[in-house]
Amino acid sequence: MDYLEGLNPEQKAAVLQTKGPVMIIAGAGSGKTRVITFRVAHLIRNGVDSFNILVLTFTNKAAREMRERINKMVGPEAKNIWMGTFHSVFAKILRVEANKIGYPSNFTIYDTDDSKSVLRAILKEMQLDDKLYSVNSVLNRISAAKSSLVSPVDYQNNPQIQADDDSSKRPLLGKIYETYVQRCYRAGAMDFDDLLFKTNELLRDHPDVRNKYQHKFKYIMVDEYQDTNHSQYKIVKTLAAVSENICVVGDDAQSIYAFRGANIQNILNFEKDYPDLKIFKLEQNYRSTQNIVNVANSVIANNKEQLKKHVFSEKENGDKIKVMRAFSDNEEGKLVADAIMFQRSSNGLKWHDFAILYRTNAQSRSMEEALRKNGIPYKIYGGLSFYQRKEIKDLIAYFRLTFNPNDEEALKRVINYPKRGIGDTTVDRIIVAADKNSITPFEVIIEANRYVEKAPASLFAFAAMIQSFQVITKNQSAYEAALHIAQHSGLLKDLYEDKSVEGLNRYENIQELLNGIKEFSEREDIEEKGLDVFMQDVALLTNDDKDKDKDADTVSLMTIHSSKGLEFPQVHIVGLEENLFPSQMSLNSRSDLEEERRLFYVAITRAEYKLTISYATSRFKFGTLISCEPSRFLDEIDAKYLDLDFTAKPVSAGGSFDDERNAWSRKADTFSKPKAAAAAPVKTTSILAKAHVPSPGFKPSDTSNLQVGMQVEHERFGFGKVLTLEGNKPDVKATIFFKEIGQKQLLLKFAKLSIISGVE
DNA sequence: CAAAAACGTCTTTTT
DNA sequence: GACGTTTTTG
Repeated sequence: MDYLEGLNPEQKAAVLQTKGPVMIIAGAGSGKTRVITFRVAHLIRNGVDSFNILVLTFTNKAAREMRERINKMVGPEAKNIWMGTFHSVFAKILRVEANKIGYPSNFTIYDTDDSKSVLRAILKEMQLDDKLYSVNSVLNRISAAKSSLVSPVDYQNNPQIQADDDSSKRPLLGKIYETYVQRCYRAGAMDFDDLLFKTNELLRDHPDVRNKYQHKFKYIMVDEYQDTNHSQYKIVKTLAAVSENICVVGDDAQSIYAFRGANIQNILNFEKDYPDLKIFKLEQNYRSTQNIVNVANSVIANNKEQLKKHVFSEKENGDKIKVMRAFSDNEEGKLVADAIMFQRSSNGLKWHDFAILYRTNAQSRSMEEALRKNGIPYKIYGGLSFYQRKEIKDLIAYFRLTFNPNDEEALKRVINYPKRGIGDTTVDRIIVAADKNSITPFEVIIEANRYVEKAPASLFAFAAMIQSFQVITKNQSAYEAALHIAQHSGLLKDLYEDKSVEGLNRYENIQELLNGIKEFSEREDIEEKGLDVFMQDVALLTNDDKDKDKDADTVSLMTIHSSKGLEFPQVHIVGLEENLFPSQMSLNSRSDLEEERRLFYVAITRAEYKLTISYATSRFKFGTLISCEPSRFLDEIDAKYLDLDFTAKPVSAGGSFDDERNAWSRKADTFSKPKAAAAAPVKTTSILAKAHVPSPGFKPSDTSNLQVGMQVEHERFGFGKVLTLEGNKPDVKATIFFKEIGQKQLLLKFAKLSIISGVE
């Protein structure tokens, strides 16, 4: 048992209690991951078959890291453990069992953009007021329903829900929900919430399947249990019903995802579900100094709903928490950048010892600007992930369509990209015909002559192309197939021809995706390596996946949400202002405000030994300057832990920030206006826009007799040669190859062209 | 058809 | 202020 040395008594007890229901309340920095990995390793060393272990996490990253650590302890056995996010594990199971619930096993996973696009189409068809029925609010409502396991029928039969919707003047939400579900089903697609919702249906309605997995997963562990929603709770409860070897790990104080359906009651009430529950509390924080832990405790003490625990640190007291005030968001950036430069040089630190945490992504801009001005290298985490980029989604849409031609969102995305002469009118006709005949749009396209008036030939060519891709993917490796599709769809060529900086970037991104698929093709640890297998996980991948420059020496910038689970020697929390942190949206209810406070708690506990908090008395919001008051959270910290570092006269120790609020918000205007003007960024004009200077005496010619092969000059595009002419009299369309710009299509009745010479 | 201008939305967080 | 969508313009 020597491998259990190095665990403290509580950690060790939690690891050794492998039987029966267990709850581990793990305070911030208390070695939670360590306990989970040791516990799994301990199970395997004691003869538990690794195939019988299920570990559920919230991010791919957490799963990957845990697997690596377990691998180090028990060797290759680790790869047999079922370990992953809820979404990825149950997507895998759903593919195996798909036929039981009437889905194809190659079902598409719709991401949020796809879901929104489906909803936009439905709302448009129903001709609903898009103010009242905004796509976001409708999707949130549907997502909340699914996360609570409320089906469209339940939804429409529930008087409480109907009353809510009536009072918000949106009585048709139930109908929209129903249509949305039908559309997804028709397209052979599941959205994120469906992966959990359908898993519940599967387990509920198919006793044989339920029984199979209940016996397969003899040991279940759930990380970040405080962030589970009802749907996830129900899956876990069902799967654990036979063995009851269920271990959940979490910290109610770090529950920060209620806004997307997480139910903190799952952890608060866990004991009610399992009366013989064994509870372990990990209360010693190994990460932070006493001051930091004390501040965190003093903040969280303001929350009513929480499990009792006492987190403590035995490290040194450490520095007090520094509070900085700035007059504007830009000045805040400057103060933070200066502080980081000072700390680094006086303490011999690396850039990667620092993190800047903020409430909203929008705040990163002023921080970035200041870091850039000072030449500080930084990396922004979160934001747009690689897989959310347009060009990546376009290529993936071709893949999706190849494996599931019913995938309507993929179809709409690529049917006329790159341009192949299938206009919106044709697409609309296809969709109308599909609805009318209760078939899928792709089936309409295959037999377009039967269903669509004036079906253009390009439509058949498109269908044939997709069908040829289907053959290719059957016979070739993932990489060969992907490359073939990228080339023959015309997408690669289209991007290659775009010589702008962004275009170059997009081309490189596609190359990167292809390289990633190539690596996948060459992996030796998996047997099935077709493009279809690669595609199964792709919708669930997120940005933290491709961190090749992980050990690059940069300052980290991220939202507090994405900082959960991480730690940094020195942390800056910025934007501690009312209506920003706590967010304005959270001020209406006690529970929302408590969630904001837990968010602040998470932010504080990221720091190892130095924490700096800052706020600005004015900042830009929606492009206009507003004045801000210091956050109420600052008042909640006992002043004895604080070091108020104001350039102006500090408030008296123990005093409230309230005096500050009024005094400084008045002055804010005086100070920030000239600053804002001075900081106005120099706009860089597009280099490509005006590349060509027209010849002196340039004047447009009469182009009614323009011929293929003529040399022409265009005011902006420069010199070029006419390649083709098509269309009838007034609407003649010319394809012209311009030397500097490349190929362009122009309508002659508008374009100002000067004929230089005739046909050569 | 394609570029520019005008307009509108976003700001809470993400598997 | 940034981005995406729609409208106007040549």
